[in-house]
Amino acid sequence: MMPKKKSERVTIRTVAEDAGVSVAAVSKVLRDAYGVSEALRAKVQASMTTLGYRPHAAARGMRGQTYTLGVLFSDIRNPFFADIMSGVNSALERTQYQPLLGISNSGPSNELAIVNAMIDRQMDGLILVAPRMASLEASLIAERVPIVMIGHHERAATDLDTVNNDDALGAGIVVRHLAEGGHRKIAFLNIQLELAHGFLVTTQREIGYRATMTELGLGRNIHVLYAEQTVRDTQTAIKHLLASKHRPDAIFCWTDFIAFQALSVARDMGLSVPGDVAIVGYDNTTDCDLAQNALTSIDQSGQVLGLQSARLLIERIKGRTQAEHFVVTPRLVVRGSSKARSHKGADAEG
Amino acid sequence: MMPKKKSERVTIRTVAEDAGVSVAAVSKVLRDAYGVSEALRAKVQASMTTLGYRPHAAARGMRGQTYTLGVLFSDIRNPFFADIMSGVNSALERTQYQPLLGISNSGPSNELAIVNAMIDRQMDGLILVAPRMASLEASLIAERVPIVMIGHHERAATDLDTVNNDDALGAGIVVRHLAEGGHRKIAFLNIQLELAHGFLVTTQREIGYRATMTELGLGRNIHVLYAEQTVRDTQTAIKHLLASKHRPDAIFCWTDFIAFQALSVARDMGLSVPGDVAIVGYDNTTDCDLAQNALTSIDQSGQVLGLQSARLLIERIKGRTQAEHFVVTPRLVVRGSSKARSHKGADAEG
DNA sequence: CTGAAAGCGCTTACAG
DNA sequence: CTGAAAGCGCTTACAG
Repeated sequence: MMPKKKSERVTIRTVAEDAGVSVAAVSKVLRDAYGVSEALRAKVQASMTTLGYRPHAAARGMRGQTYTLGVLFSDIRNPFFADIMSGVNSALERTQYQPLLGISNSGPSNELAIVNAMIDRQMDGLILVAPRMASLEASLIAERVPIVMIGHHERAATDLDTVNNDDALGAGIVVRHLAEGGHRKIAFLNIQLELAHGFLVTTQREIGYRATMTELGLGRNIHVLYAEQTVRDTQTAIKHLLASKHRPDAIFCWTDFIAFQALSVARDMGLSVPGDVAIVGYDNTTDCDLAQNALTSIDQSGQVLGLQSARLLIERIKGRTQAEHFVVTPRLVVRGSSKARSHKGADAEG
Repeated sequence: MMPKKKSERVTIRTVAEDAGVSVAAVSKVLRDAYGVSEALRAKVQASMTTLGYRPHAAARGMRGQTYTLGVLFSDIRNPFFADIMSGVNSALERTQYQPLLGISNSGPSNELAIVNAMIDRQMDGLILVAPRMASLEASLIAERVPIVMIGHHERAATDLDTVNNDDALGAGIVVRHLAEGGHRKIAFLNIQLELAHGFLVTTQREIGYRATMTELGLGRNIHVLYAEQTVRDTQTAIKHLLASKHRPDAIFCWTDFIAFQALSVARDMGLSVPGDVAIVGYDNTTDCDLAQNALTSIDQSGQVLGLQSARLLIERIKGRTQAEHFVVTPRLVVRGSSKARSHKGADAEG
């Protein structure tokens, strides 16, 4: 019947008493702050271990850091995010920082709500993977908390860091690969956005697609379709495209997730891939390797992106004020879904 | 050049001054506590809105709740978890609670580290989806913080709540379905675990599989394979199985994620599904619908599980001490991967 | 129904 | 190098 929670908690004060030092000294050891002798540090650490001391994050958050980093994902279904998370985790492995995820399945307004919730919880910094977020909004958030954005090409931003692969280049690589395989009528399937700004990954991919098509003399075959990020909308768009008189030779989907839908629709319609239509995705998620998908895709090294963003964020938290913009070079991974169409040659038409 | 952060923050005190009431009164409005007049509440809320007040979660956490719920996922790649999360989100939509995810890709020891990090951050309660966690460990955690476990059949637990589908029943339904389709040599592909306890989902599925096989007179065909949760291990196990002299008619995989690998291996080996071998999964994740998968699976209503666990958790936080164990009835969704083998009849052998 | 005051467990200047 | 004291923004008894 002893009173629960009554002086049960081991605090910094308990540790201080046990070690025979001041509360301030314990705090310094806890924070790895300068100005503590090795002897004192050792004593304190011994006491912490003996007593099983755990720092109270809320209390730390009142004055200093919470050692918590927020990660915002706009979508948890896309397996690409798992790669990013794995990179974040490994970057933080031996640090005091704990990453915690917020998931916003229901669009931009929800994204802001989660960001606010993270700021309310005094998180030290945020990694935002929110491809639909407006540029202005990102700046406003950056005024309140250090942030790193993945999938936002804010090259000129000074108040926040960005981590990306070169999406325009990646899209160009895809188009070139398909053209070399004899494909001419290459369509691009993009996501429907309210505001299509140049800094968005999807827009960058579209820019790369258009530029390379033109460059290869395939300008007249440029065909961009937009669909909402729902299964129904996506499948409908693909169905229309594949049923039309001017069916494309190849469909380049802005992300694997959509490309898997395209494979499904093509199969349902009795079309062979890549015989009737080649299909290429983006992200090189693990499912691309499955034989039933065998999806050609662009590897943008999600793990590297995650790792790098966590590192940059911690640098920011520790005081860096200069912005950094990290860009990874994308890499094509060819699989069955885009094998060469024919041997008629790979020279451009017109 | 005004001093940043200097009295800039709008606190409960600012609001109190603006509204002309006491700090305690504002706190009560914030917490929806009893004993405040409508007039006072209105005044305070008006001030909050005007000043753009946001509660400081760390400060709240010092004395009361943080309104933060932790969700632990052992794996972010399995799309089933997205269903759970979607349920959790909708349950918390109109509440003050914010769910934050921790991801432990690297096994049980990491799971505990994340749970500790969540407790350190004074989260009000946790939802654990950690199929490999030991029973004792769960109890120890439950002593420190309210928890709900998904995927743990701790029917007798009094200190924590559980939310599950009836895994043994689900597995039985699969076996029955395959047997009715003329399959006799039905193998079960399970995950490799250090401790296979009866409360784990995977064990429950195996129990259901064995019992139903026996019941249908197929006891001599019982064949259980174990593989680690990695692509390489899984594929190797499946390859061995499909290449053996006594190749099964059907493989029942403990989760869709593994079943997709099985489809891939079968295809690579030139086997037709379901002609040469039928394949069935568990979870009915969205990818089952893709034509290239067309995977028969068991729907255990991930969204309902998530919704229910969030509700139960909040009840616990609000004071319920009686344990609740919620069980959903699983439902078979038949697709192409398990079409009937032949018309030789569906009667049992021997 | 309303408010003044103590205190949650830390960190941060500031003295010594 | 070490420590005493103030204070972060709330909640919680306790009085009125």
